[in-house]
Amino acid sequence: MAEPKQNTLFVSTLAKGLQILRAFDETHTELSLTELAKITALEKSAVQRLANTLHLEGMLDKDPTTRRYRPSHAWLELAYSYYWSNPLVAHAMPKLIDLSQRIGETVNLAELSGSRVIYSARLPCTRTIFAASIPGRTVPALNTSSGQAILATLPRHEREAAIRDWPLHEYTSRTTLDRAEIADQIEQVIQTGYAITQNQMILGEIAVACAIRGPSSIGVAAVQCSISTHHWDEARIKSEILPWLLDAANAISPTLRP
Amino acid sequence: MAEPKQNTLFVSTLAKGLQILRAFDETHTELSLTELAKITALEKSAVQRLANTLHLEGMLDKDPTTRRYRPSHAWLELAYSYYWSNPLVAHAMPKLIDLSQRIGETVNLAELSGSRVIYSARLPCTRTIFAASIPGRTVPALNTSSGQAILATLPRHEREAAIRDWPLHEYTSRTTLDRAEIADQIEQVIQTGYAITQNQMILGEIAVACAIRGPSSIGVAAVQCSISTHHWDEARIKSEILPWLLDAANAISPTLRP
DNA sequence: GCTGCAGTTATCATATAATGATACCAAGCA
DNA sequence: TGCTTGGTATCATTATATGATAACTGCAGC
Repeated sequence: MAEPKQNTLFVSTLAKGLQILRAFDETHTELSLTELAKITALEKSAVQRLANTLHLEGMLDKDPTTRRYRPSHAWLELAYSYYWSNPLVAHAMPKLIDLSQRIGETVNLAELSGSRVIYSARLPCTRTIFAASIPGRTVPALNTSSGQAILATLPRHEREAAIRDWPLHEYTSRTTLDRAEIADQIEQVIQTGYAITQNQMILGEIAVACAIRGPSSIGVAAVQCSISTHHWDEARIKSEILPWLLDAANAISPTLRP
Repeated sequence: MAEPKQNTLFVSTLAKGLQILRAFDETHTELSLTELAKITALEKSAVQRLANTLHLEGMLDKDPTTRRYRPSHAWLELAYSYYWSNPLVAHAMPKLIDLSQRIGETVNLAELSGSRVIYSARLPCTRTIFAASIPGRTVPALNTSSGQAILATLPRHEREAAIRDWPLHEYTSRTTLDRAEIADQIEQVIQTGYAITQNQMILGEIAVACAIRGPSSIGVAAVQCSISTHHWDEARIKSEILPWLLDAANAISPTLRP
């Protein structure tokens, strides 16, 4: 109806149901019917039926007094199924644990997802902001050391297109928004084999990343360390963390070839 | 149609779409159309349409050569939204990180979900089986130290009903299946304030748990430590781990009161 | 205590959109 | 080549989602 294009192989009712699920995010943690209707731009009645269905199916919890809906535990169970379907995490996990124990700092596994990077495993070792301690977060690839590490492994024209077209987001006052500068950084990564960025996501953070390579040595993911500038400087990171990081990434890579 | 009961507030098409999502689990990590049809007991045509819709909406990845579907990154993003909607994890995370750093062993956050327990945060410190290192896993509450720790905080009649009715699953040859014995263990927990079990989920594992209490001091979750029997005995766990564990659980509890 | 408002829940006639049967195609195998 | 299995496409039919509207509930202001 409002959808521009729908053939007989597209079930628009299901798509609307997914819209309801996706209405929940960092800022919308619980939603009433009318709020859902506003966000999704669906009819009030439609939202009522869809939300009710999701509730009966166990996908939404409903506060009995406020009548507001919240994501249910089922959302975590879906993540659990995802983990089983993606061999990368299973292969990487033991090595990530070893790495985090060895260096005593936060270790992340980041996968490329379109033009963004998604953190699929996180092993926090120090207190940090909430968003950095839970899996599932996505950020623009160009903004992160992980994204740069992966981009550096792509064929030249793909890489250049990405640097030109992929979105950026200004997370801090010092986030790099200059694409030429990012191109330079990635050129560096190609030479050195690792990416290092500062103050991109939060101030006072250094992130080092190294690509995990799949078949034909294209990067499919990255191992990343997030370190506070208060206790570490770049030189010490390069001497004490980087070797282990490269080691871990290289150890994970071969297990991915079929 | 096949559904026993459906009023006008229930959108069965959406429910069928969710069936497709839930067809994926530990053992079904990628599924073809026909397999999906078999598992969900839906018409071949229906599965074709629903899976295609989920694919177009970014909820399912499709292998271009095998034509098989797999959970997409979106499943992790849903988990991310869940985390924001549940303040428990945000409150607990810093204390869980401190705890895992202090004792150097795996720390989990477990929430009660019906008659099961779901691990919503995991901080693995040693190599372990894959299922124990990723969030979203659910296990019968009666089988776990976390579940027992939470049950011990419930009013007597609820507790007794749970011990009598809730399901059990024999994960190892030494999993406790005797409900009287479980009742005794929980009685212990009420006295001591913590639960300790051995060889329940995997052989060679000791699990210690302590309830996190919400308003009216009913347990809503538990902090749990999973330790290998090869390096620790029960006495040492009680003297070196338990105090910190109790501490962490008690520190998290007050932040939950409104 | 009444009145009005905002939001949720329930009802129902209508036609849109999901349905499922069937036909078509491609790949793998004997 | 012919057969089987599984994926893709088409289409008439009507079951099912739709959205307008009405009934209900709780709350705030006066």
